[in-house]
Amino acid sequence: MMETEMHKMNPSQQDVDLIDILWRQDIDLGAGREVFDYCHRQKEHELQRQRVQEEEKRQQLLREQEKALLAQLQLDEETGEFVPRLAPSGQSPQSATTAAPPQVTQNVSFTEDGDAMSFDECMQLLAETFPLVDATATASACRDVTVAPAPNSNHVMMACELPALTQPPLLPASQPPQRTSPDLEQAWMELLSLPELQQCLNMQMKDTLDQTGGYLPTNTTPEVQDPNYSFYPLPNLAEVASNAAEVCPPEFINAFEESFPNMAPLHHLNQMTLKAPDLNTNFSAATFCDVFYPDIVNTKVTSVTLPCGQGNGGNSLAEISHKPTFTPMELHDLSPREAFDRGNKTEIMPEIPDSDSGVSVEASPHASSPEKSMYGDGSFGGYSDSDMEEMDSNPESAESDYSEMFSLSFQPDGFQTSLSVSAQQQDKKPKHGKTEPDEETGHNDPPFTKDKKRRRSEKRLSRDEQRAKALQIPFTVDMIINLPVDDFNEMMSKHQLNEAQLALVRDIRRRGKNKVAAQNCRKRKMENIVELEYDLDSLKEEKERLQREKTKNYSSLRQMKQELNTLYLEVFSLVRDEEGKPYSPSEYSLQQTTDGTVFLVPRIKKMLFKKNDN
DNA sequence: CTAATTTGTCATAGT
DNA sequence: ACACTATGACAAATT
Repeated sequence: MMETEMHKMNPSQQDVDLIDILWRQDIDLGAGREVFDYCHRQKEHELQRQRVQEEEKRQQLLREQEKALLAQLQLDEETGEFVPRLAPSGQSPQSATTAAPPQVTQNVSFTEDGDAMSFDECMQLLAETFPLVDATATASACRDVTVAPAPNSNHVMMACELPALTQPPLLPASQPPQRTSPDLEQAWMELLSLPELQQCLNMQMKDTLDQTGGYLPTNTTPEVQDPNYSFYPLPNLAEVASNAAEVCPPEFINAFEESFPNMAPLHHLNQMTLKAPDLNTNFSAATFCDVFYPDIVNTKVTSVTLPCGQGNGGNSLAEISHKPTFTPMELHDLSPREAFDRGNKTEIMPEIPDSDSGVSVEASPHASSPEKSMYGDGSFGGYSDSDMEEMDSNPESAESDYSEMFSLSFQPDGFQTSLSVSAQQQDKKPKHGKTEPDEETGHNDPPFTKDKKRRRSEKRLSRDEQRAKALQIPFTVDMIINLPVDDFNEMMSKHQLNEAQLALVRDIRRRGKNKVAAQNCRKRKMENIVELEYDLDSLKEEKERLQREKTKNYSSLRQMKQELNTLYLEVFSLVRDEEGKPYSPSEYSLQQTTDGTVFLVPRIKKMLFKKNDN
């Protein structure tokens, strides 16, 4: 009876969100299309061709998701180096996710009964109301004689017998709502294993590296460059990548490589780390803005390598570019594990008295839509609740989209961890300067403003995410909740968590699962209500139909009796005694035996029999 | 600001 | 025993 309806709607919502976001980005990015050089356009065409081929091969869902990924890659290219391709306008961004209106099964179970009842009823009526024959007397006095009209009656009954009331089920048997999550996961895995896609990824990677190599040493000023050809973010990305590689703990990298043995480790690591910035609204928004609105940028920045992010010193990308590498200390800080350990030592726990297991209490007042993001920036020091709430409305919103996407796609915790780490690092950099840049970048970025606002409201951290962040839990909430028990235990065993953290993790898992269960339960309840309403309507209709039928049958029966009566009188009037006189209907009646013989039975006799019987 | 609705959480029972 | 799901009830959050 257990419904193993896991991963239910959350993934599907995420899916929709993601695709929606990517789609919008595609549209936004389309504006800058002509900005790019021939080489890029060539790749673009290749991508286009690949995409067309893929479209022919794959079913709709996979296709959509695939496009989303491609779009993402192109977006990557955009921020990093490539040109986004205008998404076909006809293409619907939504995925075929959740299914089917609530199905309703209709149970029509009473047709037989209905017929039987009407038959009995008819028989009874016939017997009782037959005008010329005393049914009671007949039944008792003439045991061996059956009522003449019996065969006739049967026939009539057959004739007026109702057509079968059975009604074909209006709808197929109800099925559990489709689960999209596994599909999505599989789709992503398939996508990532696509040769074309890998080729594409590698190609882009190579390109990135090449350009980076050419660009880095000289540190060309923007004025020299074609304003339309802007790939200034590249050095940053490259640095980010390399930094990520340096920072990323070996186990993460290993896990990562295990996940994708067929890809060059360095390449995919770089790709992943390069991708991360896309999620950073701050980064991408600023970059796009600069690309598409160079004038705006120029008014503010004169000769800076990175026009974006000006205005808040330390956290801008420009700043990062001037600070190519992290000091050992910074790297140390960036290590999530280290941050985590540090969190353990400093113990911010008092700030977040939490967990219902005795350790935790509902402390943080904020809740938000379910299953938000990866636990992206757990490596920052301890934040108070208010700090976190402030952060909520800020930079990691877009990033969490992205992380979320991956957390959905890749269950292996090693891989996920590495992803989250790189995301953390990406996130960390802009924040290093202790101010939050996204406000600045956000407001000079018209095309994204609406997006950001929307996302901001969508992406506030859930309570558990806040708690996890506060306690420096080194896993994402998604992982904690959705990992199978074995994987979960394995993951837990890999980290040393203190009591409070363990309790919190357990609570998060319990709450997360229960939250999903509640969602399913409510969904099911609603479906049941809908189904019952539908059944009710059907039954009402059925009842009306049966009423009409009953009325019809009743009138039909009356007519038959009338005819039978007429016939009986006619036959009786033809019977003559020895003297040729007709029998009196009050003294005699006609009775028919089972073998068809008809007798003339005196009514007095019948009465005598009746008396004897009594 | 209030009312209605939605969502998250807890307790508990059942699988 | 444990992990999990289902669900009613309550409260917080959202509309």
